[in-house]
Amino acid sequence: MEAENQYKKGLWTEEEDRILLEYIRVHGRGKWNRIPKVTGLKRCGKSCRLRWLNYLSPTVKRGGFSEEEEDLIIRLHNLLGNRWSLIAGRVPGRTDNQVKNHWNTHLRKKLGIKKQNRKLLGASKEHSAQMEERNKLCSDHSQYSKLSHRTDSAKLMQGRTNESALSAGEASNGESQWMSSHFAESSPLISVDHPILDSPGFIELIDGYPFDLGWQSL
DNA sequence: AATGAGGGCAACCGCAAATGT
DNA sequence: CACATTTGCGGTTGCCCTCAT
Repeated sequence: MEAENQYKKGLWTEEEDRILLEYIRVHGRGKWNRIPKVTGLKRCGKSCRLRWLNYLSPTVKRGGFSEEEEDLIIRLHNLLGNRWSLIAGRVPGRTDNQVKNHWNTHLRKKLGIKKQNRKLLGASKEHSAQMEERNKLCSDHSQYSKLSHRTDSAKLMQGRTNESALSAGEASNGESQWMSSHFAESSPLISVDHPILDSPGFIELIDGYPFDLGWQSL
């Protein structure tokens, strides 16, 4: 195992960005741990991945959040809780880190929400009721019984291995497809015409949920 | 002008799941 | 199947900037 301290930490320089971009241009993304070996970049693979996903990727939208984006995040957070990756997947051009930061620094303040520790959140009546309802809906899915304390229903919905397909708005197989079809059956689909959400798959899933998202009021 | 507080955001950390060997 | 490695997630930290004093 190589010593951790061989890697640099802190903010990235333009030169480091250039090296990383060049590597990705030639080799594509993935195999992040190869990057320091191949390029000589003094950054661990994990750091390279993060830099690409949160900053260098051309799909990342810079600048402030629009009101529509904020509204969407608030509604998705109301439904999904702190599933930042899942929320970000439905806000085009925004990363989970951006969404998380924006929530913590702006939206929470805007909504007058105080920081709540996880024990309190877990104990809240509202949260318990939501989780109970979600668990009930998911209980007949074989994968669901395998979930650990960390791999809750939201993460299952995400279908980790199909994540990129989902965020690209494509149909995916496995768990998330099962969830989509299941909820589509259990609840009539509502046609949604939203300026930001342009892929219907997950909206249908959301509409299948027994939660009031209030899309119509948008 | 100096400096301390607070906000915003990029990046790190620890953990767990997925994948590879 | 067991173990190692890689990938991905959410929480947290710490740096930098702005603004008030």
